[in-house]
Amino acid sequence: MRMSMLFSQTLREAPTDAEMPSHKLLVRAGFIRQLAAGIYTAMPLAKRSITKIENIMRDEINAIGGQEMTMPVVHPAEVWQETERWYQVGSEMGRFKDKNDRDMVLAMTHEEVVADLTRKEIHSYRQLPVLIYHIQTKWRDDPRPRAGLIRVREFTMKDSYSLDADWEGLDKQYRAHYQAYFDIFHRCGIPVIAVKSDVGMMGGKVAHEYMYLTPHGEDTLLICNNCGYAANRQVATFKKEALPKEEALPLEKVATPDCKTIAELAEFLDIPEAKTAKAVFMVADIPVGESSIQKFIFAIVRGDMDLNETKLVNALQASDIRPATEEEIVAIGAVPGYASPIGLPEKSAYLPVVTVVDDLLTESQNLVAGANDASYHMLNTNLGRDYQADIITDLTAARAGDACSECGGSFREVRGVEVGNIFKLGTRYSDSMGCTFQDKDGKEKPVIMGSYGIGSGRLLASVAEEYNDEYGLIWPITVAPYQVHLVMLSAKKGDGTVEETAAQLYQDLQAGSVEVLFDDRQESPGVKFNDADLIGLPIRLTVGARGLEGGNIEFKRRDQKEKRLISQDEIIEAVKAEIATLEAEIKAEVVAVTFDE
RNA sequence: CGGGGUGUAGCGCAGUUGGCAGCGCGCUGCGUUUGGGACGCAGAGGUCGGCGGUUCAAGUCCGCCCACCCCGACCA
Repeated sequence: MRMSMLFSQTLREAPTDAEMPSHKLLVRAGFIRQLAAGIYTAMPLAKRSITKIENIMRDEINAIGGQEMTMPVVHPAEVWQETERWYQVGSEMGRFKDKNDRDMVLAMTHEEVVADLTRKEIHSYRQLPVLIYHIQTKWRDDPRPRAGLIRVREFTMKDSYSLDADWEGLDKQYRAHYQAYFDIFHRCGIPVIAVKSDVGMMGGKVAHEYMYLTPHGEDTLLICNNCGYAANRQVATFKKEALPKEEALPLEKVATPDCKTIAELAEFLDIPEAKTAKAVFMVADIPVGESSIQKFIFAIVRGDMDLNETKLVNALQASDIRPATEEEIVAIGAVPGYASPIGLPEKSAYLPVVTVVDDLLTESQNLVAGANDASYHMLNTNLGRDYQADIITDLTAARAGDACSECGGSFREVRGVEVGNIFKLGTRYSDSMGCTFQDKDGKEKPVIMGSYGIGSGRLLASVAEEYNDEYGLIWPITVAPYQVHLVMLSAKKGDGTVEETAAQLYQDLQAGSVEVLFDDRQESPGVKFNDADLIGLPIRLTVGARGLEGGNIEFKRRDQKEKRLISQDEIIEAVKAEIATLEAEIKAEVVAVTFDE
């Protein structure tokens, strides 16, 4: 490609609204342009890189038996109603009506379509197992798109779906993806770790997320310094340390003026925060058939700990949850700042109340809790004696320093970007949409499903985030839009040798199957070198009068400082050899990993 | 959805007590330059985010709305 013809230009300054390095650089280097919040155009350079990423994904998924297809972006609401996700998913789902006033859905993912195909196409165990995939546009109306291509509303995703006759088959396909995903990320040059994750709206049983670790990431992970256990904070479990067991003491009401927070309360009473109970009030939507009912949730954790809302949502099987307003707290008969499960009215006229208590409180005696009376707390409250729980479960958010639930080691917190995920869906969709097959034994059984996704734009942004310096991007050879940046430094008063040599080299490289971006523009050397650094192709060749005097072309790797002169006769072979070296460096990263259930 | 911020030329920004809409980069033409974002001359480019109000007069003051960004909530 001649740069004089390339549709995109570099920018000297990034738009102010870009913050992350990958976002700034992808915009400045002319890879992407924003159309609206979370909606981007991939310009030609980005499109070439994305195509390379997608071809790596095709390669790896084909290798584990995947068959590529394309499923629609627009779905009729009916299939989403069958699985009830039409009701469970909120404003994140793009809905519209067609001209006949039928409800339609913009695809957020394709389980429904796969399940519809499965029930129509799969009848016998002889047709299983199956692995199908596609690379398709999705729409998720994220409440807060951000960070350039990291978190967008419209995006392209490679997602595969496995269909099996039994759970062993699912395990096999799941493990195949587990390895294939590592291989995909490693071939793109980015380091990732796999962590246990929440299944979220996908439903199902087991899930892993692939996290690219970066301080700019939006997910918080907990990693054990000892055994390497890693989990998203949403699901991370840890060993809670109970205080020494005590005899239950009698309940006692004490005045605690101006103690609306746990910290104030602990200081006022001169007790550790661990000797208090923290009440958090939420309002949850609990799905019931095609509609849902609201419930007031009284969540209680030990005072020195934080509530993990994901765990709460899962315990309640809620579709949505939000903090309760002061008015709602008052309406159920509690007192904000001094609220408590003790002394609540038996039945609230406002909303049904569900009390959910962290399991640690079964081993915690004589905690201080609110008295449901302004400026008063209760001493020596005890679960079971003074109040009852509707649900007792793990509700607490793990934090840095907490003890690993596997080995007791200490957690550290890191930030990461989720670049892929794999889910064991099981029969979540088969059951609701009637995907059955006849097994060997003649019985009708549900198809066992799995789903596996990687966003290609997010992956591109993650690669850009991992590889850059103060001058610009530094693409790995496997993802670079072109392999070579050929810079022509011409002078008007020259005899045309530089132009001729550069144009010939451009032809020869292409004839040798090298991908070249040829900077043939009439620009000063500084502009060209800066643009080459900014765009960040792996190899730069410079053709200038200075080098040509000795019959040489200047050769430089973007990730190295040194330049060297190579004779014109040898330059093509030298470039090919360097490309092979760069590819070998990447290939060395692709290694077998152990499956960590 | 809560909190904070920003909207003035393609990009980055200035615009004072309300009184001619500006600067740098980029862009167009001509000329000079050519190994790390060159220089001269001449140009083009604006519903000052939108609507309404106050005023002789609004980029500037007031109200409402919209868009975009950041933190949180939420989320693949």
